[in-house]
Formats: sequence, structure tokens, C-alpha cells
Amino acid sequence: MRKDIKVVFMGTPEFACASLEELVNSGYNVVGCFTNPDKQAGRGMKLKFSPVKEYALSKNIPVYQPEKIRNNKEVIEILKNLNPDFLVVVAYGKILPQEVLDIPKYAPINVHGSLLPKYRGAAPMQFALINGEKKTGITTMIMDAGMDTGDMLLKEETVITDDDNLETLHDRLMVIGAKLLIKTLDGILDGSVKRVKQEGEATYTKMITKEMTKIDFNKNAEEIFNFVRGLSPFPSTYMELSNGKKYKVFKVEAIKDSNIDESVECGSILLMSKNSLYIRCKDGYVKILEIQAENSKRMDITSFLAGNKFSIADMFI
RNA sequence: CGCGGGGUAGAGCAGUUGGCAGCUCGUCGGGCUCAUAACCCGAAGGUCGUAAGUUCGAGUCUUACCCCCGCAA
Repeated sequence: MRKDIKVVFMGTPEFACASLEELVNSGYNVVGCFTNPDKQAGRGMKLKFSPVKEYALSKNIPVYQPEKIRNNKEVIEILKNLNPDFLVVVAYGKILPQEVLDIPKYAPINVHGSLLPKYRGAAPMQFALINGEKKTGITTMIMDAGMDTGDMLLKEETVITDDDNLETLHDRLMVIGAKLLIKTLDGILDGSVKRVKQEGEATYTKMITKEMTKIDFNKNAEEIFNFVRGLSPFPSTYMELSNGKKYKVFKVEAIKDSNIDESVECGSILLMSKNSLYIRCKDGYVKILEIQAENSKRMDITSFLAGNKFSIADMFI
């Protein structure tokens, strides 16, 4: 049954690859994969394949890597010739024109990392964490020309705990997304899944840029805690010393303190011992737990302080 | 040939013009006891990434190789 259904897959990072693997493992006939062009990356700037490409090649699935799709006659011709029943798009990194969305026989399906209509856009998981959400999830939808505005098909929630960071949430949603994708396709085929319009207040997320990743110690401890875990371990947040030195921060603990000494400026080092570092913020202090200096590797604060010292007069700006 | 940093004790680091291999922490053993991972004393633990070279003498200088990491993407 599933093997008679032709699927064209579009995706690029690891998050997408999980869905592709699930499609293949559950027996769908994946007839082609679209993924972003190889780019130079890593030390030595060697050409690197995307996770989706790596996997597709290992399964002998044809791979296509067009620079652009919009107004690209050649690519649209290829897509039409593949004659897909479904087009499945997961974190592809391109916006698809209606012309392409019209190609699949059943529907173009997208797997999105939030509970729509909240957190549409590029970085749903990051902002769910940064905003201190208590839950988030995966939504599958039928794509339309808008940015994550299509009719919804299935949703699955997951609770965000204090121990979560971007890595744990990403990994969890990746698995949920892959499984929900199969349920969605199966449900469309047997008619059990109905499309539902997105209702309620929609919010959009911007792409995360380096400039956005600096810690602002004028914020509350809780806000900083959420900010750090929302971007950890990648792209990660950083704090900057008044002398210009930067330190990436991967994990902190938030401690509210109503008796905080108001004469100490936000960003000042409140206390440094052989295994802990406390920095003043708006409503208390932040205890740094995992840190990485320039040209060095990520380490827990105890190891870091064994060989690196700050002056108590130092300040993070 | 994208730019750059580094391999020294279990961890993180220092090592000046080549001249006895060190610091903080941890570990182990004692002490103390109000003492949380946060007091005191003591001990163990290193073929200084690998190979060759220069030298009376190399962690340090030269050459080659291996490995790790940051930026950038």
C-alpha cells in the first residue's frame, strides 16, 4: 500500500533527515530528495553534504540541489516528471511557489516545530524556549503560499521542562515530527485526517542571527536562563567582558534575590570561588554553569576556573 | 591552499634569554569540626603529542608527521 505512494521529500538539516528516514523505513516510495546545495563549511572550508543528502545517497534516492526553485523551469519539469502523490517539506530553507505546491496529487505537507498558529517562521523551537513556554509541539499542515499559514492536519504536544534546552527539545520534536508525518500521510490516505483552519493569535519568529545572541544582564534571571537554554548548544549565547573578550555560555542557573545589593551594577561579578561564578542581573543573579572561552573548548565552570581567573572587578557589558 | 589557537599530572592552566617540571582543582591519607563541592596539614601522580635534528644540556630552538579546538560558513 504505502509502497505505491510516491513521495518527493524536501529538507536539509538533521531535523528533516529524521522524517525522511521514517518515510523510507515505513515503506513509502521516496522517489526524489531536494536539499540545499553543498556548501563549504567547517575547518578547511571543505564541501559538506547536508544530512538529507548523505542519507538519500545511502539509499540510492535521486538528489536534487537547485540554487533556486522559483521561476526555475527545469526544476519544475523534474518535479512534474517525478509525478509525486505527496510533497513533504521539512526545514528545507526555501519558500516554495504555488506552482510547485500544486504538483503533488494529494497535497504538499509540511512538518513544523510548534503548535500553530503560534511560532510560525524560522526558529519556532528557539523562541518557545526563550519565551518560557511550558509546552510546545509539532503541527503538520497542508502548505499554502504563506509562511506557515496552511490548514493544519495533526498536532502533538510536548511539555517543556526546566531541564530542556534547544538540543533536547530539538531531538524530541525531531522524533515526534517524523512519527506524526507518517500518521498524517496515512490519515490522508484513509480519509481519517481532516484539515483545520489556523485560528487564534498567530506569532512569527525571526531567524536567529549572531547579533541577537549576546546576554543582556539587565534582564531578569529567569529571562536570561530561558535565553541561554533556547540557544544552547547552537548557536549559543555569549557574554562580553569590558576588555572585549567574549565567552560563550551554554548553561546557567537563575537565582532570584529580592535582597540583592542595588549598588552593584548589572553584569558585575558578585562572587567567584573555585567552582562557581555569580553575575548580577536585574532581579537577582545568574550562576554560570557551562562556559567556553575564545579558542578554547566548552567546559563546566569548575574546570574553567581551575585555570582561568576573572578579576572580581571585571564586568560583563 | 579561508583565518586563527593548542597538545605539559585525572581536569583546567603556567613555564621568562635553552639550565632541578610548576600552579589551582581533584584524588588518596591524616587533622579539625560551625563547617554544604567552600577549614588546616601531608602524600601520590608527568617518556612535556610522535619522530628526527642542533646542543655539554631541549617543555623551550629547527624540520616533518599525527591529533584536538575556535572563527567563519
